[in-house]
Amino acid sequence: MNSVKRDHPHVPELMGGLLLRVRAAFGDEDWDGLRQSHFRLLTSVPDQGIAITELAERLSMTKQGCGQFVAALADSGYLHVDIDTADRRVRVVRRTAAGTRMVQRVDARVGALEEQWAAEVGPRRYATFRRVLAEIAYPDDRE
Amino acid sequence: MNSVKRDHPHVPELMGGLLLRVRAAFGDEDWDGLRQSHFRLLTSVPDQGIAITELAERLSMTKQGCGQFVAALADSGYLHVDIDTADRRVRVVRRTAAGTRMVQRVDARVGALEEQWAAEVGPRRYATFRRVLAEIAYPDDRE
DNA sequence: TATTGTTATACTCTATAACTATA
DNA sequence: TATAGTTATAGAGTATAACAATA
Repeated sequence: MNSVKRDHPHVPELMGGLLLRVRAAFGDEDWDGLRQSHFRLLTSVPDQGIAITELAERLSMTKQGCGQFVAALADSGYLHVDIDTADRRVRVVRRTAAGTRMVQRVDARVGALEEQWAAEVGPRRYATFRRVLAEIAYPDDRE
Repeated sequence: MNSVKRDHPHVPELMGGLLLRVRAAFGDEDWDGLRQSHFRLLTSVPDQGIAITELAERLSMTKQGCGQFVAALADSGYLHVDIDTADRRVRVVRRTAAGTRMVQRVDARVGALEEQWAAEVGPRRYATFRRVLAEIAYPDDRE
């Protein structure tokens, strides 16, 4: 029989829908030309700085792609890049003060979104959602 | 102070991680050259067929992009396209038998993944996760 | 020799504009 | 005139290969 019966949409499909909702929330506002991809990288730079190769690994992207984003964010003044004095092959990426302010602004915006979601479904259920998501997304992170 | 303190990763970040896990699960196997984007479209074609413009709206994509994917999936033999006899501007997209088999195979693979996740975090917690995700992804769908 | 990072290149996905064919 | 769909084009994001600089 050439038909399909599914009782509910798949989780990947639902996540796609939620990511569209996030994008819509950000799309209304002015973010100085930065996009989600930039935020993802910018918010992953630790306070003490990080090498490009290690940053790429954390983000599951190639060092080539990572290097391109770092260069763009450095041009925009949100990151700066130094040569590591101990190993001059390594470039140490750090946030500028503007980069830190931007991260804080993104954190606040996403935090507000999540508070809204928590209000929609109830804080307890939202907390469970969030914890389960973290566990299945990164199953190796035992706490 | 040029530092950032966050108590936990953001939900969009976690969803990105989980989608990478899904991609990795599919990446190991042979799917006849089809990718997630093809599955998303193929699984959204209802049994009775659908016009390209309406399919595009459902998927929140442009009719141009939708038309390209439909053409590719028709070339591969998973969809076929008829001219609507009532309105000859309209193309009606339907799954072929091979298309239906592929949807069933994808459904089974995603279902197995979700069962694995449910086993990892417990079926009750997973059910809550899934229900909350559906509610915040599509808040207008009152049941 | 191995590793860090860059340059060059290509492919996927998405978006817009201009067009056609039907209504 | 309005709508369904296509063609053309460009940009964002990601991946691989080849390379340069340093260890």
